[in-house]
Amino acid sequence: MARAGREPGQAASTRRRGAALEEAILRAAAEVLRESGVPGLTMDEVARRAGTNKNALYRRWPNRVALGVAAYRRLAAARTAPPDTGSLRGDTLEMLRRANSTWSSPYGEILRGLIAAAGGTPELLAQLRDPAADGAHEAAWLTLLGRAVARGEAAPEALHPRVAYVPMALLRNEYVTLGTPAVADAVLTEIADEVFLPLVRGRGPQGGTPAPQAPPRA
Amino acid sequence: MARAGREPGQAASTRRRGAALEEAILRAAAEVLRESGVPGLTMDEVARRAGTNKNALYRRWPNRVALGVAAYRRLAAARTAPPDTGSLRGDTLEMLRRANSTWSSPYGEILRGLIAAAGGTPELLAQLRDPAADGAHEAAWLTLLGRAVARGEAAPEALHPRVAYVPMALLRNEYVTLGTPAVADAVLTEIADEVFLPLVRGRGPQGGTPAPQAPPRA
DNA sequence: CCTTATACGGTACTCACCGTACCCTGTGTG
DNA sequence: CACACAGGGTACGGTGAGTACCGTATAAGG
Repeated sequence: MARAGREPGQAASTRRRGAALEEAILRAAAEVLRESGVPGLTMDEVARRAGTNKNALYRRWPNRVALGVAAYRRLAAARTAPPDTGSLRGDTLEMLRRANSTWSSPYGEILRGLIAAAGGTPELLAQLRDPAADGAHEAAWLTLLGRAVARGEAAPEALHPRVAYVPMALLRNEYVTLGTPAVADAVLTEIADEVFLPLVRGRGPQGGTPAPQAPPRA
Repeated sequence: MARAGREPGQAASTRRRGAALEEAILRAAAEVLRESGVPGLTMDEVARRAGTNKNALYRRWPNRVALGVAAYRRLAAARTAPPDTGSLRGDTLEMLRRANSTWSSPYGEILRGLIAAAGGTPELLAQLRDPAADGAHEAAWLTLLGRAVARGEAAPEALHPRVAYVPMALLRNEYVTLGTPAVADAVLTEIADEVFLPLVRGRGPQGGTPAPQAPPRA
């Protein structure tokens, strides 16, 4: 089965080139990723499914991982409209739950596999980052935080990318250090209630500390 | 060169067994890790250096990654006495800088390589976690925080593992999402000044929010 | 319409490494 | 002293990355 690389409708004698062929390869690679995950993504298999050969692949991507990343980008649709539950806590938990289910889904496994396979190569990681990669954009967190500030639930100084992304960083950290199974919902609420909400709420200077900006290098 | 697996002092006819052989294997594996990193850690090479063969290896570890993890544990000494600079900010930055230099060092690269190779296997990740793995124990952060509470620099409610580990999680997140190069010092101070210190300082309830414990599931 | 550079397709091959299978031999134990 | 067992030597099967040719369809250019 699946010996044919082209659809039956296409004339078998048509030789694909350029963008058309690239499309077919990426489609095949994405299919393999979905079916067999990152370890199953072999150049031979992708070439076979695309009805071409490894030459065409290596002419476009330098190695297996690069192809995998390119293929993943078409798998990850930009599915993140920030939630609006009316409270910061609700929004936070909703975002965390979305991300958690994405990361523990097959797509999340693929993403984690690719991150691992990238082995810290900055270019590959960058390509993996933008396309809705973690199931939640940084931008979404900022708008969500912005609404909270408007409602008076959060201090204006908290409207900072580094602050906004704290919950996602903590969640990702769970996956990195603990491994595959989905993170328990209790952890999500703990991240929200013990870290994010307190952080975002009170930032009034009540402890004696040096100037928060322009640190004098301890 | 390096054809001989045993030291010249040893009688060549002595056949090592049990713990002695295991020692030799782990020593060889750690050596390979140091010289060639995780990708260079091949079973053949380790067996060659240890002056034995792959049988002895597979009799003890199920696969290459397991051996790598075991070898790493002897590389990572327990080098973390929590700093005591007198201020929470100083301690925090010191811890972050230590961790940053560990993670960007060759040892950090090995650790990151092993985490990647573990592919999310919980057991392997667990073995990687305890031995000073990230260059900073959770315990160290807790004692450091405890001192800050005693000095009045931090609110008592902040003495919580999830809170204490926030800086490390954020730092690790940088490595995971950005890749190899060392994290800039400015990022460390930002983590301290924009996130950790504000979080730990003011936790007074000043925004209107539902009960922080026992969430009613949004 | 013919020529030509280019990219496809097909195939075979090298290389490295994982993991396994034998088989012989040294060693500690009963 | 016999024997079970682990160590040592070696070879092998299998898989997948990446490379090398070589003939050929196709698009571009004269």
